[in-house]
Amino acid sequence: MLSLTVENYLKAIKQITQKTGESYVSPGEIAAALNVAPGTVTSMLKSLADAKLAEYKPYTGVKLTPEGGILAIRLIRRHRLIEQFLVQTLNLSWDEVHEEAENMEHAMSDSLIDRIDEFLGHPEVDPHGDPIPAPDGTLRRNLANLIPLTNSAVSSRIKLVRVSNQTPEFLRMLAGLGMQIGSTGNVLEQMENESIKLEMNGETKVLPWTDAKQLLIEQIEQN
Amino acid sequence: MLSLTVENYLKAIKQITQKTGESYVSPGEIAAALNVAPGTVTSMLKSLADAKLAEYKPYTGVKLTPEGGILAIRLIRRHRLIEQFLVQTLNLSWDEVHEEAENMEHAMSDSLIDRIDEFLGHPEVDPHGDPIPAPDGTLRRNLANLIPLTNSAVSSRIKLVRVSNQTPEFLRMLAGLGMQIGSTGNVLEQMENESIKLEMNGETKVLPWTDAKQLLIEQIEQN
DNA sequence: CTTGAATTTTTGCCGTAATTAAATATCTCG
DNA sequence: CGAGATATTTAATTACGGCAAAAATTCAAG
Repeated sequence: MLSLTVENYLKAIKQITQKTGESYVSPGEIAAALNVAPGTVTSMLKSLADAKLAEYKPYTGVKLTPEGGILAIRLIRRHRLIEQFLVQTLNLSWDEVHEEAENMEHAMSDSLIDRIDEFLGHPEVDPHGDPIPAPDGTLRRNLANLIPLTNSAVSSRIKLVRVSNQTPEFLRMLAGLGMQIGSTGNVLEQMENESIKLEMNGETKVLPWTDAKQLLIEQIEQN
Repeated sequence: MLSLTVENYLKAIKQITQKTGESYVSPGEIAAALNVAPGTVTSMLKSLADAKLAEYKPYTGVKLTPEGGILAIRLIRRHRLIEQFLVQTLNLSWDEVHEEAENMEHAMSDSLIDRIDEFLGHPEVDPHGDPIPAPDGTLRRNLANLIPLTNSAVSSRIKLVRVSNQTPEFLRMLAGLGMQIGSTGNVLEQMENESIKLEMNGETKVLPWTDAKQLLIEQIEQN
């Protein structure tokens, strides 16, 4: 059984890898992600290497072994399933679930997680549009061809599929604008003040580019 | 924030107090309940006392302070609400929920627990018939006048209200007999081989006294 | 009332995971 | 290329929660 701490390191390493695309993750990034001092990370990386969960090259960084990678994916799966479960059954909002899931993901058995997955009907994505891996780690849905809202052509019809910035404040702001995963609309105008104007749910909204960049969308065919 | 370990000590002390009725709990009982060495308990009791969560008298035992007692009750509340939630939403069986709840009870926020309570419609008891305390610690239902099945008169009509022995094996055995909380039946005969014969769901069942003693029932009026 | 058994406490130790501070390595830029 | 900035590693320390074994205390007989 892995300690909670080890689980958090594995997950952090995996998530940084996915975000940056680099194969090695630096100790500094991990320290920032987990909010611990750099020295702490170094010693943990040695432990992970000893446990064959990661490959550690001093002054280069760390890379998960296949085994470590699988464990990390399982945690991400747990996390996202729990988020989805909390939203669907208890009606938590998408800005509340991350924090709860962060704790719960370490406290539920594999079989309970599978039961939740089944109860939810094997959902493809979590409340933020992040894909939920299958038990074997494969993704159930390919979200690779999404583009940020900033890159979408004026007057194209779009659907909000995923939100990158998942801070509670940002998510609440979106909810305040009536935007949620699956919302559709039209891009009206790329404004000169670094904003984008769009129509959604019959309302006109203006978003600064910095925000719009966090919204991953799909162009949908005009019908 | 209390550590998981401290929470487990508080809960164990509370539960032993409730079971034995004694005001002081001995280190030995705690050590047995938590499966740790006696010396470990002594040092933790000192910590609890330092934190004003318990009163500790060497060679006598420990008693929770009002503050410690409230925290312990809250944990019991969490535990039972989670059990009930798992049974109601995910259809876990009553022999599976204890273990899951044991871990989850430390990993959910107060607000999430309250949400579950509300979602469940403020249930009075958990899947084993144990009462669920309200947020302020008061019981929503008085279960004091229950009697063990062994004490019930022959030919009285009874309802199963609570099960004391909550080991998975015992609970599965009961389920195998078709018995659950709320099942009603009739006591047919106190048999000479230290067993009790009863009718439940139209079937006749024979239970050894040792088992029957674990079933807390309510006499119900013949109608 | 004393002695042996059981229980509890004390002591000394271990492992994990964190910290800070100092030493060292690497990177970047003029 | 070398110097300063940045990042990483090392080392010493702390807190927590555990163990085993020795010492102390209490309890139960006889």
